[in-house]
Amino acid sequence: MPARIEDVALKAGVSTKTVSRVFNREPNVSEKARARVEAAARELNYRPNPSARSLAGNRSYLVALLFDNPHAGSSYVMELIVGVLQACENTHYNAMLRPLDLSADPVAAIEEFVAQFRPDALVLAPPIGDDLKILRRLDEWNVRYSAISARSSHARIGVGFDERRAAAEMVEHLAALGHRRIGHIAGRAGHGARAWRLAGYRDGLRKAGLDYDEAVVVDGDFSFESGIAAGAQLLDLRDPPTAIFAANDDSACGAMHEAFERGLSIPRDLSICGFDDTPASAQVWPSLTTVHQPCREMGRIATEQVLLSMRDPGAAQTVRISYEIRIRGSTGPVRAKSATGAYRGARKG
Amino acid sequence: MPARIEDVALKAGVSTKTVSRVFNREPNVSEKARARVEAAARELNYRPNPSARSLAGNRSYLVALLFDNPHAGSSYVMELIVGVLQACENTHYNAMLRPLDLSADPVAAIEEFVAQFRPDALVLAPPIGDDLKILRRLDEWNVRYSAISARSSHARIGVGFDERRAAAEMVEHLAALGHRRIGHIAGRAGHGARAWRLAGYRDGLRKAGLDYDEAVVVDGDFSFESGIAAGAQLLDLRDPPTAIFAANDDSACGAMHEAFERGLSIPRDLSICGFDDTPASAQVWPSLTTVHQPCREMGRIATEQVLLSMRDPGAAQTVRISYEIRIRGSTGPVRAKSATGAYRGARKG
DNA sequence: TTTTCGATTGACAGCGCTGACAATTTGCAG
DNA sequence: CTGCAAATTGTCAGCGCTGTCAATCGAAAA
Repeated sequence: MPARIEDVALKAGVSTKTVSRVFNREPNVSEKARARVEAAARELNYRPNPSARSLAGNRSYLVALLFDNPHAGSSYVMELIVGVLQACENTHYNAMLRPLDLSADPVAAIEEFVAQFRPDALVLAPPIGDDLKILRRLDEWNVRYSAISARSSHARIGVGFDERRAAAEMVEHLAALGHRRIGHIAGRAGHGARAWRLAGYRDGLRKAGLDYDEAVVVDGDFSFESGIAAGAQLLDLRDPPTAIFAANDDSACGAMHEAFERGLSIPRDLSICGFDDTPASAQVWPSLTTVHQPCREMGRIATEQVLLSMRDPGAAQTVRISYEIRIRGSTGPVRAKSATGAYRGARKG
Repeated sequence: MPARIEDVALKAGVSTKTVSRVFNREPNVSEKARARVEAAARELNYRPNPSARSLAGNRSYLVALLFDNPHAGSSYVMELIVGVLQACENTHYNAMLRPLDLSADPVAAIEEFVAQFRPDALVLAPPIGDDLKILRRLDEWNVRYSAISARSSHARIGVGFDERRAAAEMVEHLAALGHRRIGHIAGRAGHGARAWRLAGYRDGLRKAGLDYDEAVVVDGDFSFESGIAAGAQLLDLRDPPTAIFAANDDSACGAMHEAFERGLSIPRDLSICGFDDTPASAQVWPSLTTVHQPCREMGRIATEQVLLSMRDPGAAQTVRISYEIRIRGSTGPVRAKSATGAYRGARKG
């Protein structure tokens, strides 16, 4: 049987309340008392019972990371989690995970979840923080939350970076390599990331003095498969782009796949770049030029902020962090163009 | 304020204990009582308070997944987690995550963790289930656990599949393509997976009537970088292999990278296959021939078994599941050999 | 009808902690 | 010293539930 607070109090010669104060870092404990309590606790190998503490304190000490179910299994979410766990270290808080089916009724699912587990705070992985219906309901229920990479400014607390500027820089990088016809594979509708990256794409074109041509902007949904389809669509054009900026790495890899299937060489015949810096982006060959976003740090910061908001509402905010363009092997100088349509139909697998 | 068990009891006209029985699926509750309780609970939108339940029942209703810290962020672990979460659904159990630093003192870390959070059960991700020191301590402390892909049979409860046979099949596949010199990139020392896959490699060679040559077996540690190094080592040989079986996909991708850097074509000049079927393995080009292991299912089963063992010790066991060889583009028929050492030094990046 | 015994139900203490608030001590000006 | 406010410490109820065990019920047996 583990030691209880009473045992510690007895051994330290103080009341249980004083022990409680020490363990909860409450003020108004003399150094002497604190020392005696700490010594006694160490000796008895005492750890507060989380359930008792939750019950008495009417808090769960739980932070839940909500994410889109289809992303379950992705290393992006896993990185976020690790960040959340880091933020919980040395606090009394604990992390929980909740995959959500956004195509069903996420509001109901969240309500059910909150009712059942009573988390003290939520961390919303994208694109959940973009759903105003959800945010408003959370406000109504008075549930604290922090949003990761949310487009809307409705979420007061969270973390993000300037995806639009990053996307623009990526396009400028391509333009600097001499590319004049740069395609874009857009993200999934409803994701803030889609809008931001598309806007950044246009910014980048503008800065490079290039015209926006919707013929070379095709829809995707962030998946590898959608990247294959989008890549095919772009390469089938009469006047295909010489470079493709995909809204994320998975779809960039899909486009790369399609290009290889057609016997193209990358980056000789086609430059491709992505966004996110997933593990796969470094493992493909040539490795993918992309935007590195520090997911783990983002998970950590989002959690820290929401925990901060519990101690000191008003102190917490949306933190803007920095990203990094990682230029790797998949982008290179544009080549003198071969005959129009030369790519079409070659070795299509 | 959410409804309490007392409110439900009052509304249903029964004692709180009867409500408790209904919610804990205890026997000896009449159909009538059950129906009334369920109706009342529904009406009041009642959910048992997890903390109160834990405190009174002296259980945490927590299952923790322990994994090796360096794997944090990998999709493998994430898939396991999703499986663990699936198993917890519709139970009162909840999943927790715990990255562990195996290079430090994992026994102490686990002890600390168990003391603090008091999980009712642990699920051990590889290679934790291979560490007898840890398992014996858990037995001492009387902590239930379930091991995923543990080599040792010390863990009575868990899940795994015949990695050795899968590896052998992979090698036989290569042999069937005409390869006579098949290299192996081994896994990290201490991982059961290393031993199993290496043994399977030898089995496969034997079945194909090929001799084992330690010159084409090089060490790796399951990382992409180690795959690059190992690939370089193999391709630098005077008589390099025409096919490489890597102990996992990351190192296989590394070897592929190295081959491409040398201007080789895959699978024309070199066949490569891996193990695990990570997301990246499908995204590289050509996509990787590999062994698919159903991680999510493994996480789920490992959890189910350990939860089962709480209700009915003796019923739980180590479940052996099936795998699948996924033959994709990275393996192909062997070619007539070019001049010895022809690969060496070409375009080394 | 009465008895018996298993099935069902309930009463109540107490799990280990914290919140509210009361009591006590301390520090310091008067 | 005394008085008083601030700092420190303690008391105790109660958080919402389950374990234990006693009470009650119902149906088959006598």
